[in-house]
Amino acid sequence: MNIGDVADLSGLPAKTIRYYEDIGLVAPLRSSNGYRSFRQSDVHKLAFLGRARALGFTIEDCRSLLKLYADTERASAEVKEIAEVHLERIDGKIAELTEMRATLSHLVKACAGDQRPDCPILADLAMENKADPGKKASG
Amino acid sequence: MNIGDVADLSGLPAKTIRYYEDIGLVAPLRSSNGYRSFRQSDVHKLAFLGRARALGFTIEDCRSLLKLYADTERASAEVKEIAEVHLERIDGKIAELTEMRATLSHLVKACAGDQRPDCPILADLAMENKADPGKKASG
DNA sequence: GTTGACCTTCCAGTTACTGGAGGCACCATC
DNA sequence: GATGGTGCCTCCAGTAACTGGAAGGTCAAC
Repeated sequence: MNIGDVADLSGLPAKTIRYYEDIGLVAPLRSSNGYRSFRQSDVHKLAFLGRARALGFTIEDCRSLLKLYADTERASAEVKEIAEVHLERIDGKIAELTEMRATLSHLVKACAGDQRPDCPILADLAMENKADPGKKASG
Repeated sequence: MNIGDVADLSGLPAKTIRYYEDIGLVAPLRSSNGYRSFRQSDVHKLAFLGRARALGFTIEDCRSLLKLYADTERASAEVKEIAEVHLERIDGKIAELTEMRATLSHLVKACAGDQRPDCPILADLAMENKADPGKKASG
């Protein structure tokens, strides 16, 4: 199979598939004309990668997961460990974003959003209410 | 003030401050010895940047926000627009992460995490339950 | 034999920094 | 005036995971 077909099947852009070959995640064969020639197993791998990436796993996670997948002697504990670390990463990000969201939505609500220059958003960013912008807030 | 003092005051690493000068967000003076010489207004600007970045605004957002902040004729609507777009970006990310989290935590719970090779996480990524890995799921 | 789709490689750009090398500047001390 | 330590300078490279584009080869159809 050529890269275009594999792109259609796996849902990954051809560019991405080439990149994955570059970094050693897949190793398709080559036809005599120089075209990459993908086997079913390559397509399977790429689909696996697509789903792992969709779950937010890093490329290095994906590399480890592929290795574990290939190893029928693996302990599921190793897979679970990777997933748990990733889950915590996600939780961290969600927490961070949720905090940002809270502050930001508060500010957006407070802003009139009209033609006047007065703006609580800018005021907050500039800490205009703060007398001494160099010390930590006391509250 | 030298860059080290400003770094302490603003909470930004010196490296980041230099980078911000590079991309034109601040323009400190120079002393005769070539050192950057920061005024109070520069420090204020950098603290502004630090807070905007902490809220997740992109550098380009920050550039716009600084410009609006400097413009006393601004309409708060412009500021609000930037903030609202950013808020939607955040909501999008939270939604995405929340979905990932749901799937992932489901899989993690299903995985024994012991010495045996059987692993629902890998099974899911490989879509082993799927007879035809090339079509969309029917359910 | 030429069009057009598809494939190739290679290089550069994206975001927002961060690390490090190599080298002055400054201050204190001997 | 030499030395040591810290701080500052510039410039280059690397990060994560692609993505876009240029320049050019291949293939099937007409």
